[in-house]
Amino acid sequence: MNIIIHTMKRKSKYPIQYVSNVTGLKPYILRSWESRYAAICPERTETNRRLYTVGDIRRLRLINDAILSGHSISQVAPMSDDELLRLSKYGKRSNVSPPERDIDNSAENETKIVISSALYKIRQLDQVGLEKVLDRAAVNLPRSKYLHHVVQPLFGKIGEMWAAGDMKIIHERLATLVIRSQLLDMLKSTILSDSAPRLVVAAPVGQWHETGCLVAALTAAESGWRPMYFGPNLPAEEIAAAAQSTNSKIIALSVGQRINPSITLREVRKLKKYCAKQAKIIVGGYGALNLKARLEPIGVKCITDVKVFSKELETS
Amino acid sequence: MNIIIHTMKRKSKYPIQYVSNVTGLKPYILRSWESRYAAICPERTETNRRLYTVGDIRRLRLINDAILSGHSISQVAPMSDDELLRLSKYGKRSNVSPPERDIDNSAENETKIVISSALYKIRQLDQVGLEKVLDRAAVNLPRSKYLHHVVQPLFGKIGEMWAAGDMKIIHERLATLVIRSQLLDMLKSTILSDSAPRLVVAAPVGQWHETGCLVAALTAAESGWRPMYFGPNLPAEEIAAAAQSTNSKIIALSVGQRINPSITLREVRKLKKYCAKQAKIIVGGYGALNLKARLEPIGVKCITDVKVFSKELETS
DNA sequence: ATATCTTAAACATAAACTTGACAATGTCAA
DNA sequence: TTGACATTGTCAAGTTTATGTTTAAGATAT
Repeated sequence: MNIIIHTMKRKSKYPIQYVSNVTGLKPYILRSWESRYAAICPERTETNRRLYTVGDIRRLRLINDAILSGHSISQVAPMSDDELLRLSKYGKRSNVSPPERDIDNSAENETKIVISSALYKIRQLDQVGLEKVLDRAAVNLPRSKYLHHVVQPLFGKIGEMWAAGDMKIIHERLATLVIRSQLLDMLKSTILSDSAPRLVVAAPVGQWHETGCLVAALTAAESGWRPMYFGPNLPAEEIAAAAQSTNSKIIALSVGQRINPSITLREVRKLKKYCAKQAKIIVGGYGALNLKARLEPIGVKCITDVKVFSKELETS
Repeated sequence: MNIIIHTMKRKSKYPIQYVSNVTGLKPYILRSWESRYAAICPERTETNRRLYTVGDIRRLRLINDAILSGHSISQVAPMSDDELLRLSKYGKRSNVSPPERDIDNSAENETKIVISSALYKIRQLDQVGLEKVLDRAAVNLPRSKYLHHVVQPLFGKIGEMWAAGDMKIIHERLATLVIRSQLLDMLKSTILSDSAPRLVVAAPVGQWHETGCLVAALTAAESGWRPMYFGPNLPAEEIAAAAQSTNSKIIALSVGQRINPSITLREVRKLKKYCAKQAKIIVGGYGALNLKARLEPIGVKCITDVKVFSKELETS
């Protein structure tokens, strides 16, 4: 019985607001692009509401990438998906200022509310409630905003409260569980062209915190790379082997604030030795700051700002 | 005391208030969704009161999940349970699932095929491929069969191969990542009534492997308990605190084969001291065998067989 | 007796839709 | 250089739709 019913049709359609949130394109832009350039032709309900498919969303992402890399909408709109894909693959664009289509709405407030209600749920050990809060936030906010203005600050707060004795390990654990699962799902569902260049994402021995790794992997995915995610606490030999057998050109290591610098240094040096030429090593996270002076001389990039990380990936 | 109504068919039907409580959807929402979108059609009593089945509740949860992830009620309301399930990918497959009989014959063979192709994908470090293989198995096999005839043996094999030097840590890591994410999703989407008795699932300090914990949690969920999952490597104080603040009557500890018996013993004894009367402690997994002689005298159950674990839960 | 259910209708608000216009910028021709 | 025109993001007005919430009046349950 080899009948695979794997060809189930994705029938899900999304309203304009959702599409706006996940693509970062404002609703009127979506409408303009449709009416002026026929860049996308979403279906309609009987009552004339737009309904976008995941395919539409994927195409919008491609179009946005093309625009971000200097092409004009009128030029790009009539292109097929394949052509767009080729554009984003090769046209990795040089350096003319990235227009930064930013969604800097009044979300400043929104993130604070999310964080505080998440903290409340955590304190209650209410896993389901926490999931709801965070899922909603992840849907309503642009991805990068969610990662860097909700997830990261949230763990910052948890760390502070833990240090102050206001929280126990189980609270941190609960939060980690929920967010890890959410971010992994995000990563899984991120669409990536098969030809995207690969990078290994991991954390060295002694570094147990997984959230940083996941944020790095998602950031890389946003920049058009295909992350090979292996998680925290991996010996240098293993990371090197992973990079080699997945043919990755970059190794991104995540290091947090609470680390043993000497062990971490040793591991990174070993890693550098193992894959001298094949792969470039980038160390990121709070802990990267302390290591910078020791690692940059041996040719290991240390990055503390996410935007720098993105830029680094986009120009590699 | 008639919150739950039993008919002679022994099938439970629930009034609107109860359903509202367990789903978090207000009664007028339930009525609106019924009258406007025909999203659910509960039975009625002779006097016209709504009576929801567990199936209705399960569907409401699925609908709610779909809405939370960006779909509109009008879009998801007409979908079949299966389609909704697709949207959330996993679901407890007990109710209307295909009969298991013809699976049983070929299952012996099926699981072997799954395991060997999973091992192949793992060796290739093909994460996506592995996910496909395992997702398919998880959907096609009854849950308990999947857990105990695929997941457990798979990790057994990986352990053997690792010991023989045929695999590296990254391979084990990749498998853990994929399966952990899958099992967590299963756990998240398992329907549990709020009134189900709770148990804490964790592993003590020194015990890092998470798969065993997750299998225990899913097994408990199948037996009608509501697992409070906290993962591996937790100090006794934390586990006790978790049990207390979640008001759990049972603590299930998962211990694998590679442990430090003295540390584990110390931790379990501590735990026993912390929650002498409030909660019953059950130690399970491969490691339980070695500890049995030392732990049973102080009133800690040690269980190596999953079926015994299920039975224990069902009679508690 | 009181709390909770039922239906049906109404209410309210946030989003969505279309159309048309404006403004900033860039391009081209005289 | 200047004026006409094209491109493209943005907004406003006026209307419609979607959906959560309330109300009114009766029926049922405890």
